[in-house]
Amino acid sequence: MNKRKILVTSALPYANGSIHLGHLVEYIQTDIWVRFQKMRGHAVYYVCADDTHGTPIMLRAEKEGITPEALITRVHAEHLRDFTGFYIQFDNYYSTHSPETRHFSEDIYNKLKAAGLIAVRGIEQLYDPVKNMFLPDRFVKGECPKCSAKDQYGDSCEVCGAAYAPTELKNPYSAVSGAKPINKSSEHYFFSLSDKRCADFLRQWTCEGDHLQPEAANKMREWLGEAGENKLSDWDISRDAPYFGFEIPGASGKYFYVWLDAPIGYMGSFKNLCERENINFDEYWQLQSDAELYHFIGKDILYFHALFWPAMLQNAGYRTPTKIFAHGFLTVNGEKMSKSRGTFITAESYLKQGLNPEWLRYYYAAKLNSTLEDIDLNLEDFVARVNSDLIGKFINIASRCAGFITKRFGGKLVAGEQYQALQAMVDEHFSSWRPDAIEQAFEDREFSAAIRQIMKFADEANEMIHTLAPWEIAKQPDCADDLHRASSLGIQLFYLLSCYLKPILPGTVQQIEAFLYCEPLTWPQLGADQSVSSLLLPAGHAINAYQHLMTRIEAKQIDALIAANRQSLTAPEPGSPARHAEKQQHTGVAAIPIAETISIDDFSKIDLRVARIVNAEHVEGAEKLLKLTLDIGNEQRTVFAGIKSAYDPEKLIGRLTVMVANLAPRKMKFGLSEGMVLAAGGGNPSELFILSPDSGAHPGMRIK
RNA sequence: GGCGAAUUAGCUCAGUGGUUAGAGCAGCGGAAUCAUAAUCCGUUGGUCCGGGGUUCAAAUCCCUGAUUCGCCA
Repeated sequence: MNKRKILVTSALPYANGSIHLGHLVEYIQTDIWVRFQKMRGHAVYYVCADDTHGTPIMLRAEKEGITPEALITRVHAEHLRDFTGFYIQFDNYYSTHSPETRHFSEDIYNKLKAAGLIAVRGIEQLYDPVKNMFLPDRFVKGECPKCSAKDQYGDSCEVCGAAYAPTELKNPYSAVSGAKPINKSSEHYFFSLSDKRCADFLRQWTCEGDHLQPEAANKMREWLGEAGENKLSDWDISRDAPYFGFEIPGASGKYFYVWLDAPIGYMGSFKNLCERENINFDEYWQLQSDAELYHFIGKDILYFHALFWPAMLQNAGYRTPTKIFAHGFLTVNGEKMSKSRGTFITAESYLKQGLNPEWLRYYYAAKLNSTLEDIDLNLEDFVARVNSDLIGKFINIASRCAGFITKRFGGKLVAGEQYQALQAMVDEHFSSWRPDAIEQAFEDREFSAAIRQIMKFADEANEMIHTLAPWEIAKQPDCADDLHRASSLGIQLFYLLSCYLKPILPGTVQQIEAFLYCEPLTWPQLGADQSVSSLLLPAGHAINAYQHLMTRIEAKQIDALIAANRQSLTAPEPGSPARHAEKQQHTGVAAIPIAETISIDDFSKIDLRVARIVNAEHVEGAEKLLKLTLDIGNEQRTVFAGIKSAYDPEKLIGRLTVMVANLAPRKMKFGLSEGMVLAAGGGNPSELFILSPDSGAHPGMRIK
């Protein structure tokens, strides 16, 4: 077989926050693919690292009273522990805060500069005069310039959806110190993406060679524009001190933006592995490399990996990726992960609650394909599917056949003529069990298709065992050969299924290897002229006694998991939901300060009433609004409420809530709104909670 | 506002113009008792998101609307 040289990466998790089930989609997807390729005998290296630089890390460390280095060292250990717990087997899990990553960052920068692709120009940004630092967009808050909503971030308004520059905010304040920011200009370094060399190269690269999935290539076409259109703008790759990162050579006080060195961390991590294991780095990264390079990423960071990254590599004289594999997001029970619902589940809590990581690996595999579609973790379905497929169908095959082999035949499978008869049966009834289709599905990252096929085989095995009914044969005194052959067949089929499932269930299959007393399973190789029976364990092979291989999930374990993660809402842990610097900057900011003190008289001006929602409906053309009809005792009010993102109107009807009854009516595009309902919310539009009075309250009661 | 993707059985999903739309799970009825980890047989269940069109033929192609999710302005 042609031995391939393959280097695989998963995106680097940000060193500010825990690994959660959303992250794991990617690492499990990558790990399955890598294990599959390794089983086939290819030379595969799987590297990753923590993404450690940037303002959020600096501020988080400061808040904890430790150095950034101490923070990233601790988080690195936590991340690696969580990954290991889920059988994610990296060849190297490193850090971007490393001499290797520094070396390649400087090297690539210098080469881009020599090529005339680095530009320097002054830009004006908001500056925190108390902290003496420039503020990233998400660290500035203020009132929305369009709708005047308070406490909005510096890039967009979560109330009206408007996008703007942080300098446009009204009454801006620093989320770090609370101070009023000032405008200050400074020199920034740019990678000249708009240069014709980059645009032309990317226009070609993104369309050819299947570098990208079709949906991703379309998206890139949109971002790139047509030839001559030049929609790309230069990329700002510098940040001013104070910043935790690498200082730019020859530019004192200027640091590489974290997103510049993050992908370079792939090279840094691999270089570190090469030094340790004496691998030739250049064979993988030089321009004419015949090795394959794959990046598994989430669809949110396609921009960085499909535009900036290949353009940087190309113009710095390195090879570009073979393919970028982007996947969708994880939802839980059909909704975004939510801390208040307890579906923001950390990897650590999953393991601590004693859930089997391979349940999740299996379920993700059963859902994953090669597209950018989101996948849903439906918790009820998770329980049903894992129990039914893994225990009921797969594990059960071994469990129901092994007893006969051990008790009646000294642990030995059939040999001699009986083995030949068994082979004949396999070729007659199981000729479809060739690896080809499953192999292709794994190669194409169509894991759900692979699992459908494997489980179809498992069904066939159970049907055959049922037909042969070894427990019936066992009752007849003179049929030992038949019994031996039937139960050996079950074990042999189980062995084949185990080979096919090994990339997904590495831990269980390791136990199975001990049970079957065989060498570590490799991927079945079958020539066109060979039959399935040539894949079986040899005649007379001895196995060990069967022991418990996997337990069922109980629904109450899931309940406990949800409860454990719901509690963490009140914990001080700021826990960042997304990985990567770009997203990280959107979180972990200071709490919204308490507003100015008011008197009881000020408060009593507000007439709050208990209201019954007698009707709720969608408003045609409105993105955020629901039209509510509220009963407040002796009258009904129409109120347009911006809660569509969090509530299904049908589920609101009949509920009691609280409204401001003396708010001046406001004419809206869709009609007159006669008051407002009260709701709690952070930034996330799906995390919005209308108030409810305690039971016994009646519509119209005043709240004071 | 513009662009794109999605919507198929109670649940999770297959199904790229060709019988009467499928699978697994769940449900229901039976069988079986090797399996502490349960299977096997049978069966109920569909407005393929709504509406319109093209075609001998549409879940599939086109138009339009709804909802959801993205990206862009």
